[in-house]
Amino acid sequence: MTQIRAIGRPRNNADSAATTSPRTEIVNAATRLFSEKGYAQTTMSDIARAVGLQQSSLYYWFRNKEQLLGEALLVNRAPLTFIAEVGAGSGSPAVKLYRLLRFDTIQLALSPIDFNEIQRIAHDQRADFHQFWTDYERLKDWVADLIGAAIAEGKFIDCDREETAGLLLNFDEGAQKRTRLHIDEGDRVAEAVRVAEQVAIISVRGLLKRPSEIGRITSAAAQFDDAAVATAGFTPAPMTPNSDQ
Amino acid sequence: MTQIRAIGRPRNNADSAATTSPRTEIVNAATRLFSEKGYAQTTMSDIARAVGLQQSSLYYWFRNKEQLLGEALLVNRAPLTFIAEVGAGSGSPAVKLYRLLRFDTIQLALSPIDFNEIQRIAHDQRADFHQFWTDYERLKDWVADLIGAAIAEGKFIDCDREETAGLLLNFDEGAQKRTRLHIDEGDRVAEAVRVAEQVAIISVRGLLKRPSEIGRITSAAAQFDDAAVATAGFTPAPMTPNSDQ
DNA sequence: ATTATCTATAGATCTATAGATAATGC
DNA sequence: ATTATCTATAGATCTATAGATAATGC
Repeated sequence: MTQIRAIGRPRNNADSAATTSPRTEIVNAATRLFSEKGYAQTTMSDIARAVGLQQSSLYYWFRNKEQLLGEALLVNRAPLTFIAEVGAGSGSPAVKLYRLLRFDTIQLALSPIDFNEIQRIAHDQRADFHQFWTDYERLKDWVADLIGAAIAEGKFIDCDREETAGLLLNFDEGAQKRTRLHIDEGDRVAEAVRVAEQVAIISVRGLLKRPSEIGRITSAAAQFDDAAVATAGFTPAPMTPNSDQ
Repeated sequence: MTQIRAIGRPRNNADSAATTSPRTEIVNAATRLFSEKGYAQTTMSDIARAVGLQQSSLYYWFRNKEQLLGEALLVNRAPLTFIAEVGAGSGSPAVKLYRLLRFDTIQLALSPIDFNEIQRIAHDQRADFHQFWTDYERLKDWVADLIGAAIAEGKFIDCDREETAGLLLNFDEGAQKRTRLHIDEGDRVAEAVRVAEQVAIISVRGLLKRPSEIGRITSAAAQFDDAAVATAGFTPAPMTPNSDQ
């Protein structure tokens, strides 16, 4: 918590002793509002009001609303590192798949922006969200590979790896609403973990030849993941102002 | 296909020999556009253009944009009758659950409007969408009861009925995107059925104590459902103009 | 002088209303 | 006379830009 020096004209509304840079402050507020009201329904004025600035002052830091969205999305980008870690680690494919699904659901549930809306925007503006789709494909490939490995081992029933991988991710995406819509801020995390585990259990169990193995799988996974949730947090956005305008 | 008499001032753009009433024409166009672009992103001008009217002419038929959305949603309301039919019919709880999930996923996938967006709007405007949430709760109760019955029979593993019911519906809602986003109009129906069956299989299998029973369940369900998809169609909207303005 | 804000506003939409107009029906 | 459209526009936003202003830094 470095004390930020108050260079520049002060804000009219100077109630909060700002703890981060204005840029970060704005991204955080925008992220929260996009999440609550949706991107299209959130105006620059809403965001400005939330941080005690005038609407036009946002344009000192961001070229436009889309750039702000772009940076809000960056905050959610971390799971791929976890995926790589899980993939490289030890454990059977079924255990890895369980861990992946569980983590993905938690991450979606705790993400400040509803994934369904991100996906819609990313779909409409494919060009601007190239990275988003690349990441999504890589995630799906990981899941498909794990399913394939488990089938090869004779642990999973036979099914279309790609199709099933897509479906399991859709399950995660469907389930994330659960935590988002119904739960008050308080125990969001605990609830997300609970839901995520049930999603992962039903999913993996639905593919296992011998579902009785699910107990061994979950307890093997538990050895890895106890500390993982805590690290799923925040990637700070770059601090440069919108200088090139 | 009754020939519609052309009372009133003719449209500037009179290319199409309108086959339904203007009101229905507008609802259909609005439904399609809401589905493609989302509610907030669809303007009254977009809808008007799609039916060859001027933007302001829509207000002869509809008081405002929200009323238009309301009627677009009515089109999608039919599954509850199917649910009642399944519930009252014969078959084990597991078979009924399988049928319900399969049908729900198909219906969501073929529905012209993305359920996730309907749900968001309904959530934001709880007062206007009371009926929506009532229906949703009833659907969830049916699913929970079926799960409870299957547990009582000793067929399903023990789990929280309500929570699991919610989750299974979330799976359906997640999976519907699959057909919506990726598939070109052509074989939407066949694809929706295929996806829906996989969703239902994984879901039910994930709950069965003895998953080997899934084959018997799917073939029992197949006896019922072959004709059901065809009936899932269109409920015509009321034909009265917006006379009380 | 530089920085970070402010006020004011142009320009672009978008919804909804007012009132005119071109058909048919009687 | 009634119906279903049209044209025109008021009023409400919302994004983004221009230029003024109030701090600190040197």
